[in-house]
Amino acid sequence: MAGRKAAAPDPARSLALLWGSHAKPGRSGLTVRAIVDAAVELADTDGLEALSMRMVAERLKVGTMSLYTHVPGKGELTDLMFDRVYGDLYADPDEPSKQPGGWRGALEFIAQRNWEVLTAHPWIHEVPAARNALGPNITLKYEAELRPLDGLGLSDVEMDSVLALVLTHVLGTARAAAEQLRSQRESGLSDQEWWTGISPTLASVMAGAADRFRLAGRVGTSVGEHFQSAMDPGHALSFGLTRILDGVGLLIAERSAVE
Amino acid sequence: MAGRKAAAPDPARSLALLWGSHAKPGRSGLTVRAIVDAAVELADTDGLEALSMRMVAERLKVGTMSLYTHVPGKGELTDLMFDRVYGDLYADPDEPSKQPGGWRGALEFIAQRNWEVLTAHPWIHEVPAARNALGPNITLKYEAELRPLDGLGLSDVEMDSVLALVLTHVLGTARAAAEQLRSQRESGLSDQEWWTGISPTLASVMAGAADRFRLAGRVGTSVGEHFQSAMDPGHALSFGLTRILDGVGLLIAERSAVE
DNA sequence: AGAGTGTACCGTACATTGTACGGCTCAGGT
DNA sequence: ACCTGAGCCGTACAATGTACGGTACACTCT
Repeated sequence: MAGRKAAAPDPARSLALLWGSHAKPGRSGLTVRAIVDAAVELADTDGLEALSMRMVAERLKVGTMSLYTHVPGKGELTDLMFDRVYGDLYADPDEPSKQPGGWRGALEFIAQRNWEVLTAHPWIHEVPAARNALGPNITLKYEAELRPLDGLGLSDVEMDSVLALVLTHVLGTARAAAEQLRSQRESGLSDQEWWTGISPTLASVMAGAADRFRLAGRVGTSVGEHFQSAMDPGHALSFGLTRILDGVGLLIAERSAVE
Repeated sequence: MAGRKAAAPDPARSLALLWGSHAKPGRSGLTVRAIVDAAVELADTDGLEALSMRMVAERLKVGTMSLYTHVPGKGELTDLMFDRVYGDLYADPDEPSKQPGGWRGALEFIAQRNWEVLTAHPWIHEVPAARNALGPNITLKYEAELRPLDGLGLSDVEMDSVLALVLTHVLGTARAAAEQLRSQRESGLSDQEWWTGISPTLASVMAGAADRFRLAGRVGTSVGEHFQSAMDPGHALSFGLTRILDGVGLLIAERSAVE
């Protein structure tokens, strides 16, 4: 990173901002809300690392340093952005638990919703230390996602673990998808073009020791032909989720058998 | 980010570097190998974003720009670093499949090994577009991790999907763990201190609408008391892995039943 | 109405980054 | 002995986050 020390975001300051009722328009109409909105728009198109305070200020027709009267720094700003887009997932905290299909349907719904935000705002993956952004919206999201898991015989810790497992899967897969997309954008090459571009180099080196790469060659080729790419994010998401939910099902069955 | 355009790493250039046999000491003893080693050491202690070309050069007692005779840029350097630490996991490609416990034991071993690298080199999470770093070491790693999955009745695509599922879980959990650690280092507060620090603020705001945060409060508290923290990476890893392998077990049983 | 005061706003400056560019200095071949 | 090419590097530049100190406005109190 560049610039001055970039002073690690102050958790307490972020918290205050998150929970506070900041609604004081100021004399040129500048608001925390407006700043965060502008920043989110910028990040959606260009990514988090391309987001600069100068850009945000310019978009708002405001001097760069004016932002600092409303937001302590870039770190806290990204915390706010995170809370903004990520804490707005559900209309009400019972939306997931009202889905059909019981806990399984609910978790599938949750995975789907999370997937949607993550693909709409890929910069979320670059937000450091999501711990600081524990605002009201995020907490409400947590509440909503826990509800379908209540009353199944799971302990509190197990409920949290199950949820974390599903969310980690979605997050990790979305991240891989985002990186794939970014590679394509940056290089200007589609996934397929890239593959055919490096394929000869790869093949020539592998040829010397085909037995050492027996499975890697076979499976890699199969996957490439099947998805026209090195990976298919959608397939990875659903395949993984199915296995995970199957495993969770066994746990739940075990717990209710005991009782 | 700062500096000049930072010219997106050239995949072909990275590949050549990765597969090539670069071993020409030059007149001041500077080598690609030495550069990568120095960079890895730096990144291990300070993270990827604190790693600068000037730092690497200084550590090697060399002018900054001399690095550019061996490495095209920072992007390709991180690709090389990635290949270096991540492609060195197994002594030989049969190590995972020789583990006791069949495919399940092998996958547990694989997860463990990956976990170890990721916690030793947390900067791996910050390496962008791991696609470019498809070197010989990485390919060998892929081979080694596929072998225990061969001959179980799974299709090639399924083998890849299962492996990806396990690795995504490990990667995601390790990433969460790394962020937790980084937060602690940066703020100087331990996880527990942080929690007790913001707890009153949280409680006071939640108090106004306790029913809206019914489960979030209860479960969050349980988790906090059980782990003395907002999460326990080790527990998340093993809990998740157990569910995932249970789910994979069902798939494998299904496949062998058909045959 | 007039004066005073706090705060929103912002212009400038600085440290730090990646790397383009052009020059210097050697090792090795002829 | 000289030329050539490559390794090495000093300087310059554009971009970053933000510290600092100044300006100008909205509001309160008399």
